[in-house]
Amino acid sequence: MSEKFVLIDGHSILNRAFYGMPDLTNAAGVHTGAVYGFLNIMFKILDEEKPDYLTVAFDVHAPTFRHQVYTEYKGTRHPMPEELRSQVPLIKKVLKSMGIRIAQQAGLEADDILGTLAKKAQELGMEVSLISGDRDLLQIADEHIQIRIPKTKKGQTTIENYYAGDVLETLHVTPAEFIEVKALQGDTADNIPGVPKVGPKTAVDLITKYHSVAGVYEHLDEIPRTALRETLRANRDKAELSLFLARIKTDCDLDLAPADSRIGNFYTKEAYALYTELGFKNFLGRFDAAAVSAAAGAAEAGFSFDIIEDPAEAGIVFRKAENADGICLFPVYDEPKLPEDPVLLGAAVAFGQETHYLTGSTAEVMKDGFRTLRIAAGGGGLTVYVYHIKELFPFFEIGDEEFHDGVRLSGMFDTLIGSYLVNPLKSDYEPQDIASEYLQETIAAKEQFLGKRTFQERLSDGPQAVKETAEYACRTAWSLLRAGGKIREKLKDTGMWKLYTDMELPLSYILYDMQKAGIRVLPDKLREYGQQLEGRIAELEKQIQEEAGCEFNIASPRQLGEILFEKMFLPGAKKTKTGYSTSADILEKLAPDYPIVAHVLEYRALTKLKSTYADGLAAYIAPDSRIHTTFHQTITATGRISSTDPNLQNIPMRTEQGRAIRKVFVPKDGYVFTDSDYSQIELRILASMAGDEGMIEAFKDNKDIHRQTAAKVFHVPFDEVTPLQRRNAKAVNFGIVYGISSFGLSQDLSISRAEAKKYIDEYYEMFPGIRVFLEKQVRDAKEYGYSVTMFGRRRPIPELSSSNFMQRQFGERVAMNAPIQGTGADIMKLAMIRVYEALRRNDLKSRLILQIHDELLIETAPDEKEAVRKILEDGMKGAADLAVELEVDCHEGSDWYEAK
DNA sequence: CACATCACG
DNA sequence: ACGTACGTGATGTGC
Repeated sequence: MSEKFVLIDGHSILNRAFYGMPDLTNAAGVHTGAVYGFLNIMFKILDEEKPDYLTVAFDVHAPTFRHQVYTEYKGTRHPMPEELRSQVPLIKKVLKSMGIRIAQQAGLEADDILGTLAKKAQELGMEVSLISGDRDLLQIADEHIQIRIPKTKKGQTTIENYYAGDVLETLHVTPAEFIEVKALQGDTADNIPGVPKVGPKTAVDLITKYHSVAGVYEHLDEIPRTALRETLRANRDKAELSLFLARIKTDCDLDLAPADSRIGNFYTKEAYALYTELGFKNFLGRFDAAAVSAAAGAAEAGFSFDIIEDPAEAGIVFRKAENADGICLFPVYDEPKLPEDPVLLGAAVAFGQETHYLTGSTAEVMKDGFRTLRIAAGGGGLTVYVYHIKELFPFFEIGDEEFHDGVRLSGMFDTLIGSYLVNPLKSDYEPQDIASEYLQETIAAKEQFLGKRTFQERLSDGPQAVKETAEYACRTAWSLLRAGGKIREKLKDTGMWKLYTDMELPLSYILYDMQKAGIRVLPDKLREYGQQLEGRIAELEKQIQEEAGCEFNIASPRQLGEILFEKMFLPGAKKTKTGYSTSADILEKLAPDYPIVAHVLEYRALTKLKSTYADGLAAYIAPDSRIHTTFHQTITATGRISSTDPNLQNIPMRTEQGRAIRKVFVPKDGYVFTDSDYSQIELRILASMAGDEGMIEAFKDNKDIHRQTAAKVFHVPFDEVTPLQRRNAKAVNFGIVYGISSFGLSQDLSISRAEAKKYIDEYYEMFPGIRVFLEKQVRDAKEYGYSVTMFGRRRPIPELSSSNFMQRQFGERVAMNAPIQGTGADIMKLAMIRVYEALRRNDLKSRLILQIHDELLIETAPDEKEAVRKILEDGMKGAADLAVELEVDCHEGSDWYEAK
């Protein structure tokens, strides 16, 4: 089989990538979007073609105009934007780090280099693929030279491929004739004059007939159109010059031969370090462990570690560590079946300049040591740095009695929670991300080190594997120790230290406890619920197919859209990127008039319940008949917690049929549920933070707040508010909390924008303090770059300084919403701590088991109902002292349905 | 793996 | 002229 050569037109692909990608920057603010897009395209090609040779060609000088132009920008004279210019050296650096041959030569254009290399490679019997964004290269196409033009549309890259035959088919001329066409029509972007008045159509017609510029002039007299004939005659010199300019050279004297471009190992340690620095996490998976640890080795020369297998020696390490200022413990463990029993396979211990790896054989000493250190840290003077403390509690073996006696985990510093508080917008806070951000160092990612295996499997490979694991863990511990110190300082500098010590850290243990407790589910009842849905779904399916007159997949929005809007010609078709929108708000408008649409809506509702809840939840029932969700403390931008595997914060509530599923969530035998939720907490926070007298007054009456709002906004007595008025006022209240826009409100209420604006204006008229407050939130966020909650939690809002109007607009809404939603989250977290500690302090058997943003669910022992109710009410109401009292609704029940 | 959709607060 | 409500997570489709 012949060898394969891939040639890339560097500037042209970089251009494509730049305009096809969002303007990405790395942590240091370096623009990286074009480089990222380039690599994306390159890897796609490489994965597909698996070539033996690869070269990327560039022009030597700042690119000539022809290379700056993206098709859509043709004819415009924009200079190359600085954000793109700066990425030219960057992509070259990246390519070099991967050992990829760069071809550039004084006096030659990239096109000519590409043309020459392509021909030479072909002469050597290779198959050539030439990657360019520029159609000019099509003239090179032939049976063994394929021109590939990537297009980035909607973030997806598709590639158009042209062999000689494809050029003929698409453009109706051969590759050689393509040059002739171009010579006649010219190309202003490339400074090819062409023949005046000859456009693409005429040029193609002429060349199809006469095959070349020379042929055209030979048969000039045969041309019927006088004007055309004359302009050709008058511009023969231009045509011939254009022919010269349009032809890509294939016979240049090159510094490099195809053989110089043989591909080696792309995934070097230099490349790994560079990718990490640029923040290209998606590509890191391509690197093997060798490159990673080599890169890590390069990052820190002064690092050393040893391996301790003897328990007695391990004990010595812990005694020594106790006297340090800071120590990092980094246990090695695999994901456990149940949250409470991970196996401790080993641990790295770092302090001062020392790093030790203690093997699993010292497990007992390790657990003792952890405990000793934790208690020493609680006494002050010592900080114990860890990563993801919620997963580590089993190793610290914190006794229940210790916790309610006031162990607040003082002196423990979780670098995960800390880095989240510093910047809650990041998608990842892995140790390698933390090392990169706070130390500018590269360390191996866990997946890099492990691949798809577990630590247990890896360690069983033998002494070498133990050594590698030790190095991985020790490097991580050592980075986290130093980064941890910086994060800690940062929290103090930004006024978030108390938020960490008094809110997030104690909460982490509560979340652990809630996960461990889980919630009981009745499997038979859940199955029954699913079966009942199944029956109705089958009926609906049959009925819908009948009404449509054909069989199709109702769950496919694409097929459904075509049936409804193309086959049945229903009105109100709205296009999305991929087809017709079939979302509920569109279908709801049609449902009254078209039975099929009503049936589709019901089908959707039921299949959702079936797949996500009936079947979905069943898969999570553990052997103890309970579902143990995972709570996440470092996900949301606003400070809320989230829940996954499964998500127990979105169990149906709004429809009766959905709500019924809550009947399968039950307390353990003999117990009951106590459910307590804040009433209108976000509006109360808004009223309080804004200090708006009118709204504070409205809450003091403790009457239906939406109705009160309606009375004020529509100037009617409280008792005469119509249901519609209340609904509208409610929507405005929500809108205000979300960072209102007249458009959003008009959508929600299906009214005109003008009308929506009237509501908003009237609202601000009645509650002037709200407007002043929201405006100040936006102003301050613009000035500082972040918004702040009542408890000092920050949310950066980079969108506020965007040059994009839409982005900025979004930033303003966020600036209005984040302090409110975030303060709500803060208050609930404090409430959880108060409630949890009260339960423990009173030695109650009742347990907190779920939090749903403004709601807490407790599994209550039968003789503790009164106490629990009081603890919930006091704990939640007293969590914050606002200008408006916090109200909670508290209910008991024998299942979640009943308790809510 | 992106998208559309929909469940919750 | 643009095209939007805030914050999440899970599922099925279709490339």
